[in-house]
Amino acid sequence: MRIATFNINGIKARLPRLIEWLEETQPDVACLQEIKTSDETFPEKDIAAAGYGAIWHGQKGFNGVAILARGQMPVEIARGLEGEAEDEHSRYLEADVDGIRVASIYLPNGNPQPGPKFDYKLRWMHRLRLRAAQIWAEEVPAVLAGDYNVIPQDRDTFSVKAMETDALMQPESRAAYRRLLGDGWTDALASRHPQGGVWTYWDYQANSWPRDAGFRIDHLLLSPAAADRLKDAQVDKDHRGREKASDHAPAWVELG
DNA sequence: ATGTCCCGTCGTACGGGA
Repeated sequence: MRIATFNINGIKARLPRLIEWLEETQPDVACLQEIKTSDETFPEKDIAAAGYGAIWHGQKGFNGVAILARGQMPVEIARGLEGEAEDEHSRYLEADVDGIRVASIYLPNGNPQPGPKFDYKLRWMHRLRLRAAQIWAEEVPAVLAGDYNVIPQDRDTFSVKAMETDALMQPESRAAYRRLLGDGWTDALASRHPQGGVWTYWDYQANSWPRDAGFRIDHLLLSPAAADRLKDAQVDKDHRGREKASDHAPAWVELG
């Protein structure tokens, strides 16, 4: 069973690329982020025609997450994180597919830092950790997949210096991510590629893609029952190089 | 400091967000 995460940076602008990726790689589950569309304009029919059931948590213009399942409908478990009633960003969606708990996560970017956006990022990470603990207590195989907007370690960026003041790499961001790992969650890409140098994001600016100036911010965290089944974890890097590509590449895990 | 792309709009250029 292959579970993928893909920040598509606008599902309407990216629809041909998304359908192409689904048809070429046939993931069993696809967690999408930054769909940037309201619920009413989500392209449900196009995705169904590609063979996928879908649930989504949209928002006009910004953010927005979805979960797609090949040949079936994801069973929705949760929508949004608890703990901050005034938070109206659509950044979290959780479902069951074939006995696996799956979350699609779009963690706040947090720039510029310091500032209110960075504070919101850290609060959101705390709320995510609380939800992760609840899932953990259910002892289900679980995959928390998405754009975490955190560069976990120095080996996860083309340049520490270029990113040193960025919210993605601040000690507080890294510590919050590390706490999740400390709770027992397995970073699938890191576990399969411990040497680092695996990127999931290349900025549109500064000629980043041609010079491979990327970093790793899209992560799949596995509960113990899922980690026991981990066969492979990779990035569909070639999809970043196509016409009208997202600035992220899809990342995925294969579970046995 | 800049670059580039997507979104929505008192729209056909611009600001917000990344």
